[in-house]
This record gives sequence, structure tokens and C-alpha cells, in this order.
Amino acid sequence: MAKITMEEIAKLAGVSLATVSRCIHSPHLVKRETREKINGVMSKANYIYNATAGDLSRKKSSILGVIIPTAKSLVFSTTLLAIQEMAQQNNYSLVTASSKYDSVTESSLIQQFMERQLAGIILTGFVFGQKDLVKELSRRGMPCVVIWDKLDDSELSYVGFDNFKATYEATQHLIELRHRRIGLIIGPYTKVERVRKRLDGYQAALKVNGLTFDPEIVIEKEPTLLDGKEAMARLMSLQDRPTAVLAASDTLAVGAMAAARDLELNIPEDVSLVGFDDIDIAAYCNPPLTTVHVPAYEIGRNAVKIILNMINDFEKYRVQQYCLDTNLVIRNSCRRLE
Amino acid sequence: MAKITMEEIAKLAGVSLATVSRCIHSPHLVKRETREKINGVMSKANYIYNATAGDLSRKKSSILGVIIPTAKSLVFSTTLLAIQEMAQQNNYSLVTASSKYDSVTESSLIQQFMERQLAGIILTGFVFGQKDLVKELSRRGMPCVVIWDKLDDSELSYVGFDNFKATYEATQHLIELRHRRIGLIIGPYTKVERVRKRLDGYQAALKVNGLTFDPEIVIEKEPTLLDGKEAMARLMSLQDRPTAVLAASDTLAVGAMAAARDLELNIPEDVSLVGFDDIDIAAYCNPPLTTVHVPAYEIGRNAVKIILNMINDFEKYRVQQYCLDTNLVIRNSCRRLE
DNA sequence: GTGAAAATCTTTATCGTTAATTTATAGCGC
DNA sequence: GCGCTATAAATTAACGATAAAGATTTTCAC
Repeated sequence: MAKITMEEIAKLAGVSLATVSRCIHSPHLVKRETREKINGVMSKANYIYNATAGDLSRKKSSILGVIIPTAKSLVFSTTLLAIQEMAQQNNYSLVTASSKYDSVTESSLIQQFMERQLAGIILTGFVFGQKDLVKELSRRGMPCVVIWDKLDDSELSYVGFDNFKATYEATQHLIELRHRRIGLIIGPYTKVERVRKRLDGYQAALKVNGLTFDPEIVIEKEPTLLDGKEAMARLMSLQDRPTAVLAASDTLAVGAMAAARDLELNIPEDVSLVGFDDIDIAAYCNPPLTTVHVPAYEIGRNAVKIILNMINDFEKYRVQQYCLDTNLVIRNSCRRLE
Repeated sequence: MAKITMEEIAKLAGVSLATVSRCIHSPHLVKRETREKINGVMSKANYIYNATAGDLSRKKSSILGVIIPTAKSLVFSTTLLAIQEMAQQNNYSLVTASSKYDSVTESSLIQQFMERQLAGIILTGFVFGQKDLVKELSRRGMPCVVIWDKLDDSELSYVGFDNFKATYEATQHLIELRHRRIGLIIGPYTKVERVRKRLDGYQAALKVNGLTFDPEIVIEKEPTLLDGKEAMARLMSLQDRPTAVLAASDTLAVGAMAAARDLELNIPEDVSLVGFDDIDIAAYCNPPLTTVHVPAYEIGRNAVKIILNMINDFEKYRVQQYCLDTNLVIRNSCRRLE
């Protein structure tokens, strides 16, 4: 009930405040006898260390911040889990928040993080126009790393992958299977740069292969099952309907599968489908979904590693960039056209 | 770069430290003229409020803590999202962690939360034997609420549902469809009390209906797709195989579906299946999964509300208990036996 | 024993706020 | 002008730790 402070512990143990502090943080620097005495007093008094005071005094906190678009996503939550694990292992707490793809929310979250003097910040891509904010943070000495995207900027650290290349290859795959009319169901590319690159990759593949880009068959949606389903239903109701569709997230793809089923269209016989993310469920779908595998877990682990480096030596590790590989996992949702 | 403090702002604005503080927290108490002057100086100097110092001085933080079993779960992440949203709306930061159903991890996380002087803690059920720890926290004046379970204890706040009743009803449903041999695929009930109650509900329903409990057809697994698949494969390979299976989490159920498909067993023709959680995907499965709907989002919102109440008036709101309803959502994964 | 290095421990200033207490300023009726 | 409120701003003592610098005690080779 009553809050015990270090000072009181010191008094009870008959030593100075500083010794108690040392006993907690560098036990090897205090004589065994004293140490035991102090530990005894601490546990008897139910002492609880006050990390807030410690952080203030030390002038840096041991809290990391993460912003993801939404916690309710199997793919971001995988990254989040990795981050949590790494943070825990290194004795950092983690404050998390979801931006919901909204730049106002994102900015206010970053502001909040700054006020809390976090030790470092992990950001999932960012909304258009936020880049300067992040650079500013970085310049101010706040360790920052952007994840889930490959940045074209020599000032910023990131660990991500090439979104452009990923959809380019996925589209290319479909084209190699002789599809010429390929629909695209994609997340909020008008808001999120990272997503925009996926659209660009798709377009580029089309162009390289001499296929025309038809805006009618690219549908921008929120990455939910329902939206995926609706988008697919629309695509399938078209006069000249696509023979294949690329869904720029597996959630969208699973929704799309349901739509196909409702319309009694078989995948891959009637339409081919490729997803993006390779969430666990992709392999358990019916049919198993061909999809772009994204190293979500590795991204999380590496992001924390990078941040930790920056915390230890900001000058040396100011900017670290890791572009991880994605690869198309072929399962059974695509068929070759004759 | 250089960290600006309130004191410097005060100096620059030609007022005292306290006035700056008041200007930030109770702007109406400072004369318009002064306020504008101060605000001007603050933005010009790029001042960033130091929440750590504020928390220390105020003797309470504005951070909430949550522990969930794992972030990588569609159902817990829904609750987490609700918590994040509520926290954000009320100007609290959120520190999150995953216990992975491990009591050592859980305790150390709670310890960490205590050290950080969090404003309140939200715990997802708990591992066996942790109840006393939580009670202790509560006694020490730390606002705590347990979620995802209905507690049988007048000292602890919770917002959850009746796990026993939920599986009881699900099992009952299967029995009403004339199934007499019902398999159970369930999470770590030997570790988690909340999960144990689901087993109990299943057993009770069996008993009430005069069916015998056969340990051979209840399989304890981690709640992953792979584990669900393995469990189902085992169940289906049995001599006297169940005609229906209750999976105590949808993830397990989706895994089970994949196993059935691999064995060329149709759901519901060859086996009936009911899940638990009602994650979004349940409705998008093939066939759509009959499952126990759990109010994951509401749990999250209410948990924060409760905590906020406690923070404002601990004596009055010391223990608040909300048992929300679950209900069986009938879709197409069960069939009536002749 | 002696003296110096090593091992321990204490003092004290500081971290950036908040909030209780004081002081100063203004406005107003008479 | 005087006394009296209100209102606005200033002082200053915490908050609970850390860390640098200084003091004291051990240890030990010679």
C-alpha cells in the first residue's frame, strides 16, 4: 500500500541511497554481505523500483514505441509479436498504437511518443507526407526505423522489402500463366506510399508485357475480408471479367475467395487468384493460396536490433537499411490458360 | 537537437516555470496575452513536453498496460485494437506484451508494469496460480482488470464471459443434432484456467446427456492452425472416429478444416465442426463455420472503461464485474445425424 | 607495519515537471 | 485613496531515482 522508496530501503538497511541503487543495477559492485542485507530489506518491505524516476534521472527511457496500421491484422501482428519478443529479451517495454492509415492519428501518436521520451520508435511505412516528420525526429536524435517498406532515402533507416518488385513478380507470374486481363484488389494506395508501390509494380509488369492498364479492374479497398469479398464480386460481375486477380493482401484474397464461392466460380478453374503477405491461413485455404511471402517476423526482429544499435551508438548506426527478400509461394490458386 | 525544457521556455517568455506548466495544462488560468506569448515561444523553440518528468512529479503515469497471450491471434488482437482505441481517446499510452501462456513470463511482465508505475493493468485471464499475484496488486491499489473470463471471486474486477457455458452450449448443440461421439480440440487447458473451463463445459454437457467422456478424443494443443490440423488428422484416423468435433478456438477449427480436406472428408457431410471465437474468417471459410461468438471488441472497450473508473475513484470502483454474452452462430459446418 | 591500489560506500547535484503556498496586480464600490 | 476580492504570476519544495566525485575501508606485496 504505502509506497516504499529507495531512500527508505537505504535507511532500513543502514546504507546510503546510492548503495541501494548500485545493488539493484550493478550488484557485483557491492559487497556480498551488504547486498544480501539490502535484498533482504527490499523483499521484506515489498519494495518496487520506480522506473519512471529512474528514466528521468538517467535521461533516457527503456521504452520502445511501435506504430502499426492496425493490430487487427495477422500480418502486422506477426511483426508486432516479433518486436514484443525482442523488446522483452532486451528489457525494454513496448508501447504500441494503431494509426489506421490516418496521418493525423499518426502524427499525434508520434508526438505522444516524443513526449514520453521513448528510447526509439518503429514505424510501419507511413502515410504520404509524413516522411519529413520522421526525418525531423531522426535529426533530433530519436532512433527511428521504418518497417515494411524499402525507402529511397539515404537519411532514414528501414527494414522492409521491395513492394514494387513483389507485385511486379506476382503479376509477372500470372502473365506467364497466359493471363492477359488481371484484376487488382488493393489497399489504400492513395493514402499509403508503401501500398502505392504495389500498384506501381502491377502496372509496370503489365506495361512490360504489352498489356493495357484498365482502371476499371483495379479496386481500392480497406484490407478487410468484407472489402475483399465486395471487390471480387464487382470484378466478377464485369462484362469482360478478369481471368485472374491479384489481391494485394491475403485478407483481401480470402474475402475474394468467399465471393467466388458465392458466385459458384471455382478457383483456379474459373479465376486465378494470388495474394500478398502469406499469412498462416493462406496455406490452409481452399484452395491453398498462391501468395507473396513477406518476412513479417524477421522484419520485427531486425527492427528492434537496429533500434538497439542506434540507442547504443547513434552516430555509428544512424542509418541502417535492410531490404529483405520476398518470394512468391506457389500453391493451388492459379491455373495456366490454354 | 538540444533538449529544451520548460524552464528555458519560461525564461524566453519572461515568465515563471509554473506559468508555462499552467499554460499547458490549464490554459484558461493564464491571461490570453501571456498564453499566446508562451505558445509562440514554445513552437518557435520546438519545445517537447517531457511526460516522464510530469508523471514522476504528478506521482502517477498515464500509461496503461495490457497482457495478452499472444499478439498473433485474430481474436486477441481484436480486443487489443479496442483497448488501443479507447486508450488513445482518453489520452493514455498503452504498453502491451504477450505472455505466451507462460506464468514466469506473465509474472515478470507484471513486475515490469509495476515498476513503470502504470496507471492500470489489463490481464487476459491468467495462468494457474497467478490469481494471488493479481489480488495482491489490486490490494496495493493498482487498478487491475481481468478479461476474457468470468471470475468466481468477489475481490477482482473482470469483463469476460462464461467459458464453461459457452462450450456447454456448443456441445449441447451438437448433441441436439444427434451426435454422440464428439471430439474436442482445445488449447492449453492444463496451463490456463479460462481454457480449462471450456473443457469442463464440454464434459458437463456430455454428462447431462448421458454420453461418456472419452479422453482419447480430446486433444490439447497450442492454438495454431498447424496444431488444429494435426489434432483433426489424429481424430479422423481413429477407428471409432467422432462424427463431430468441437474446436475450442477458430484457429484450431480452420486448421481442422484443412485436415479434413486433405483426408477428403467433407464438412459437414462427413464430420460436423464447431469453432469458438467467431473471428472474421469464420464466416468466410468453406463451409462457413458454426462457432461461438465472443464479444472480443466489447471486452476491450469495457476493460478500459473499468480501469478508467478505478483510476478516478478507486474506492468506489474497486471491483466491477461484467459478464457479457456469447452466442452460438449457426452457419454451415454442422449437420444433423439421422 | 606501510603505502598504494582496489573495492566499497557516501555525498550531493541533477533530471524536468507539478502543486501548494505566496506575492503581485487589477478592478471596484465607497 | 482605502480595503477587499479576484485573478495572474512567482517561489519553492517535492517526486524517486542516477551518477560523478569524494571518502573510507580492504587487501596485500614487501
